[in-house]
Amino acid sequence: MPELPEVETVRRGLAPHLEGRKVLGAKAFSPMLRIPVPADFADRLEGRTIERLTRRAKYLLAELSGEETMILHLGMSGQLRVVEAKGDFRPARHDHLMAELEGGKRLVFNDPRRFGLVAFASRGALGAHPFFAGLGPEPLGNEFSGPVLHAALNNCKTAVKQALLDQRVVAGLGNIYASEALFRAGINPRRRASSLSGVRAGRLAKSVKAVLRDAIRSGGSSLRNYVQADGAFGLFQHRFEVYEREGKPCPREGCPGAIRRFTQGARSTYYCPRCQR
DNA sequence: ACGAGAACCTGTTTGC
DNA sequence: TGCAAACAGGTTCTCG
Repeated sequence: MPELPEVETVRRGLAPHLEGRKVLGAKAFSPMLRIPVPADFADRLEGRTIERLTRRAKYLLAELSGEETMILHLGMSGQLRVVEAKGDFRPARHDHLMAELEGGKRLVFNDPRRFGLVAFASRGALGAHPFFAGLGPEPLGNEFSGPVLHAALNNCKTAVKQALLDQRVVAGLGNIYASEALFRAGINPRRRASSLSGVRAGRLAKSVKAVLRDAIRSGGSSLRNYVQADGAFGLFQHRFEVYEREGKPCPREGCPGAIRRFTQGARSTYYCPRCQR
């Protein structure tokens, strides 16, 4: 479900409820998500204070007192929500994790497809953790630029769309925003990644940043079950230029073409054949 | 070593 | 109407 803008929106929504709050109790209702839920999930949280909630790529990082970090990933269908604590907690369908917070709120993780995960790691060693060791640059940071993207794409024999989904090239893009960024940059998703000129790679890097910023400003994209931390829907799906717009007119002023869809690496890609070369 | 494709799991939509 | 197939925002493993 969630790509970088959705995870960042969830982070911003959760942070005021979590940061500085102590976890009074916790419970796991499922032994298995994408990886096993740590058997000591509750013990690792209970009594800890969530000092900061940060994000790396599509991972949420709850930095706990005691130098531990709880790592959360929402997979395709995961939701994290803060709800009022009243009465005993009765898990709804697909509620897998719950943390009871100081101040009368609960944090609930729900994930029908169970592609999400929870894990713990010591804060100092996060960069070396298998989840993070191979990740490329954060696209919204200064470390991601035209030249950096150009160099990374140069090593890819795949189509540029596939390369954008490779988290080693740039961290946090997913299927929606890869298509959207390529449209903004006027680049054909089938084009071999290593064939992009420096100028066009620069244009693409700018488009990636712009589309992610715009999406965050809209609270992310709600297609199926993504919601913000308070349950509100994102709005960026109304601004898609190509994604899920097969057969619709190309949004570029004066372009008579229509958006096409095809399959790349078992994922749908959307583009305008006239505008994207 | 790299890239393509399958696999993980459940729910919803589409097509016969 | 009913059932099967296709498809969905991600990541990782296997195979060639």
